[in-house]
Amino acid sequence: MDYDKQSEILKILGHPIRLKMVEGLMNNECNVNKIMEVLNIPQSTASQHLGKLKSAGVLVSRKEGVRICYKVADKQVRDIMKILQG
Amino acid sequence: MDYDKQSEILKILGHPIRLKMVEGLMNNECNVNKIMEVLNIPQSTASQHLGKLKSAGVLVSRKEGVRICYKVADKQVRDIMKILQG
DNA sequence: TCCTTATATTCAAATATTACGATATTACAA
DNA sequence: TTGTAATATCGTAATATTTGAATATAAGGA
Repeated sequence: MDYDKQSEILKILGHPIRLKMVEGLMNNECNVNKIMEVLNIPQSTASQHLGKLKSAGVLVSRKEGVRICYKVADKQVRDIMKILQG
Repeated sequence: MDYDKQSEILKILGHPIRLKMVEGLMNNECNVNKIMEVLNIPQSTASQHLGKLKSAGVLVSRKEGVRICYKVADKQVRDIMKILQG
């Protein structure tokens, strides 16, 4: 196991806002504005958390005009989320 | 899902030393001295990481004379580890 | 008792993370 | 163009985490 890499992913998931984001993006694609509204957090906060998740490879993004749509990319993360959901 | 609780567990697992500890304690019970030797880290560092894992409910400990033996307690954590191991 | 071993706790410095306002960038529409 | 909406990035203060030496505690043996 690559401990540095795997622990990095767990650490990134280990924040309540990011965990909510990832759960919400498991089945739906969603743009930043919607995400910040749903989670009721400032735009820069939303953007930064999404940025971290993307850097870690958890999410991927797609441009759609002005909007940026995020969704879960990582199979392993998907499996972990299923476990957390019970 | 309890986001605070679940993200807390992921955060605790999200450290390379702690991830190594948990993996090593999946199948074997082990005392602190052995753990610090195997991981080649100072005693206080080992003890603190083990303390965090125990506080989070990831590990349980058992007294055996002077020794304290740790092992993985949490079923969910066990499942997550299996995913990480591929 | 005194010594030794095993473990936990305390403390402080170094480092990392988080939050969010302010500012920059980008795309599109008027 | 100019304006506006969507997103990213910057700056930075507040907070949290990590590390390891020093110290405390606890158990067993001589």
